[in-house]
Amino acid sequence: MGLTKSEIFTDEQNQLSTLLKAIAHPARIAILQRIIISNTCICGDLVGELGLAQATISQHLKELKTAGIIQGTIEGVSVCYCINPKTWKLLEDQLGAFLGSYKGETSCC
Amino acid sequence: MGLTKSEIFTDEQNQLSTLLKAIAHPARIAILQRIIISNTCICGDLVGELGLAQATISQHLKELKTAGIIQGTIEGVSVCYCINPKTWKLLEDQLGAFLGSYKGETSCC
DNA sequence: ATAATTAATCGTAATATTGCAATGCATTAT
DNA sequence: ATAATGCATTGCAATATTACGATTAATTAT
Repeated sequence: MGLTKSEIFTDEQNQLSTLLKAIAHPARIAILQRIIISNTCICGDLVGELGLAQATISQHLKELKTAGIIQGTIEGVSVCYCINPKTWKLLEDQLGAFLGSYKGETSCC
Repeated sequence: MGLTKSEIFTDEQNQLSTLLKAIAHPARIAILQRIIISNTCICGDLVGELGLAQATISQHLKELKTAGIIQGTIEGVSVCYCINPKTWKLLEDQLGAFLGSYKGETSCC
């Protein structure tokens, strides 16, 4: 097995879990934080700053791009990445609804 | 390898990614939603409602418990699970800070 | 005491993820 | 044209995840 049975869940559950999985890695969180701070895009800077090999960074960037969380455009010889505002908002909304649905007044156990 | 190099990231980055990973699965999202709806705790109900085997559900519950997101107490022959308010709040705060740090005014690419 | 019920755990198979060296592919500089 | 630079892709090894049948452990009912 090792294969998630996504067909038994709702589209919303699958979509949210996909987005969450994309950001559920310290390297990808670090990458996103770095992109957000220097709002102006970056790329190979990450390789120098995080302690990971270039191939590894590139792979993490690809995952974030595939999930639609970031977008990249070729800028001469380097590539410029930035947040995809649409997906970011979607994540905020979906996650806000999910987390906000719990009102922790009455804990039972 | 297949082993995350967590030593090169901050505690906050590691903690947030651990929490996110715990909820980044459609089954675990479904479980949490079910727990939240029937605020009163459940357990084996999940096995009937989600289309997963008992062993699988139990494993997902264990992961959520290990991450501190839910807590369970033995209630006679069955086990009662509910949200751990403390961790839930921590997740909301950490995630809110992270997602909120992006102000999507100026997209660059 | 025995049976039934509930859930955790073990063992196993299939698949996914993480990380990197090596290589390939553009684009810019010489 | 050639070299250099920046990134993506490929191939590979190690580890993690997902799922489930079978078993076990504990509690309740008979």
